[in-house]
Amino acid sequence: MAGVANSVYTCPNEEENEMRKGPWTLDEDTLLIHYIANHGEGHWNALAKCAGLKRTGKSCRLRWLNYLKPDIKRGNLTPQEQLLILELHAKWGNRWSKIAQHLPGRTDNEIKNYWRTRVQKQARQLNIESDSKRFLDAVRCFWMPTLRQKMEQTSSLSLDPPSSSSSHSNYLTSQISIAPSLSTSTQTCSVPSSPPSKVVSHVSDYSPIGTSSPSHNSLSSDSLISQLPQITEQPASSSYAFEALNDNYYMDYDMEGFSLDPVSEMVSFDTSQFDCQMAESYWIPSNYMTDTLWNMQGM
DNA sequence: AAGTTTCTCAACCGCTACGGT
DNA sequence: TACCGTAGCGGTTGAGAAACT
Repeated sequence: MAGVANSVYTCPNEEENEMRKGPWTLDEDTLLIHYIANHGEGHWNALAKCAGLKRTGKSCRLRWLNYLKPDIKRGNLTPQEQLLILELHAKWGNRWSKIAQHLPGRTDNEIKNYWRTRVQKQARQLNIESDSKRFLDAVRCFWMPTLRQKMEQTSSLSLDPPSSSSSHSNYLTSQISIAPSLSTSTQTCSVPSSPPSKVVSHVSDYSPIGTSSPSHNSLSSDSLISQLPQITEQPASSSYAFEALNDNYYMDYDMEGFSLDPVSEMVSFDTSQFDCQMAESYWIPSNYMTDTLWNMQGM
């Protein structure tokens, strides 16, 4: 599919039935949003035709679910979310959709991207296969504790929302109301006012969902999994209460804060130490990890 | 400032599951 | 039972942005 992604092209023998590919335009987004607002989602092929979109139903579905849906969160993943992803991935593997069910507002695509770009990068730098037990142990023994520590540290900070406007809030200007068929209550759906191809946004661009209770700001080092609501296989509703994930939502976390120091630091690092049967306090000084391996500068 | 490399993430593809006929 | 259409999932790609030299 070389050269396809960004060049909207049409199949030569589909003069009349030309299907668009590549990045969505503002007009297309608007069409899709308005159509779904009025008719609801589903039956994507028919939807695409009826909405006047020269896109496949599949493309429409993906655009809606991964980008346009009103409750989609964007921006850096919080430490809570990162930790949850690590834990759930350790539990379920590449079941991105299943993992995403436990992170309200996050899409499987986003989680998948996070894993590939951030987590696997760490594995590469450690010279460990990202799907190996070694790396899993490294994540469990170093990354997760560090994240937990960071969560505890940041939970004590005040969570005053930033006053600055954002690129995203500029991006979202006109609003339309979503038909009840889409949700139990009327909610707003934003129509992009500028080309949506690249939205640079931060977590702070979005309203917090569950920051009302200060008691939620403090997370123990227990597994977040244990704090999950009783979700089994049913699709996660964006409205279910998953307070832990919404905490600290204003914080501008950056996963890059976990980037490793130069690989030279790692050369002498014996990954065979990654044996979680050992007590945390035994196998490595936590400061060492924090300062040299999982560099927390960005936090 | 310009060129190069690395990173991010939106969007695509192929495949499978499932329901209807 | 086979076929077809649709929905959904996970893997992959590549353009543009950011970082680096």
